[in-house]
Amino acid sequence: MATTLSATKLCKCLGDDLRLSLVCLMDVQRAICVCDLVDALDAPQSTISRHLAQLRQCELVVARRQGTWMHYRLNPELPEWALTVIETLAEPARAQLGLRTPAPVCC
Amino acid sequence: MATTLSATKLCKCLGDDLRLSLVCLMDVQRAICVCDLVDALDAPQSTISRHLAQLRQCELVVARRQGTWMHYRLNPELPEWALTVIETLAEPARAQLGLRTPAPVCC
DNA sequence: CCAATATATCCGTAATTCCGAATATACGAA
DNA sequence: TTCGTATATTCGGAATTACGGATATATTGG
Repeated sequence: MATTLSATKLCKCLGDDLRLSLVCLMDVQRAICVCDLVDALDAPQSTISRHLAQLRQCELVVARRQGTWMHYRLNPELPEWALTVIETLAEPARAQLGLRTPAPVCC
Repeated sequence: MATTLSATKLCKCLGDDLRLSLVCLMDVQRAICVCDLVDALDAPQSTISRHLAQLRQCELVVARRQGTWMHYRLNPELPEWALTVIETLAEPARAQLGLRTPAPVCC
């Protein structure tokens, strides 16, 4: 079920306020745990988790368990072009979505 | 009804095979008319037209009537970041979507 | 005005996506 | 093992989006 990343799929992933926010937060912080994401974006935990699963499934992000916490970060093996797209979008997106870079709480 | 382009909206527009194809074709050819798009992508004309309307509505592309034909091209006033995203995606997308650059038929 | 061509819009239906409460699972500590 | 915290998954319903045939509109030429 691990589908390869295509341009269309990347855009579909980023074409949602919540998922784009998640990706932006990971682009700033090198890695961030779910609870920080939840309270940075205040959306129900199940919603955040569901979107994270989607990002994982497209291989846009990877997760690593750290005790009880899960740390998410951009997939370091992202193709060049995908990374460029993400970095290009990050700045305008942060402004448009009103993202305050949160001080990491746990970790 | 002219909503301003946001990062999310741009991605939503590009997050569909057909629309991404349309944008890619416009990125190569400076301008291209609907009939060329229709036969490059072989999808029903109404489908192409509907997607073009969507791209227009997001101000990603602009159209200019030339007699009976409509010529579409990327909106020349696209913000810097949006253009970068499109140009970054164009190459991988063309490969993934199997786009042959069509010789312009009409115009 | 009429016919032909190019394109746009309508509209009912099908498919996809999204939501969040509830529930399940994983782990560490006691 | 049991509890508490962190996170994931399930599931049914709501909302959004996509499709394409039929039809409308615009333009040119006769």
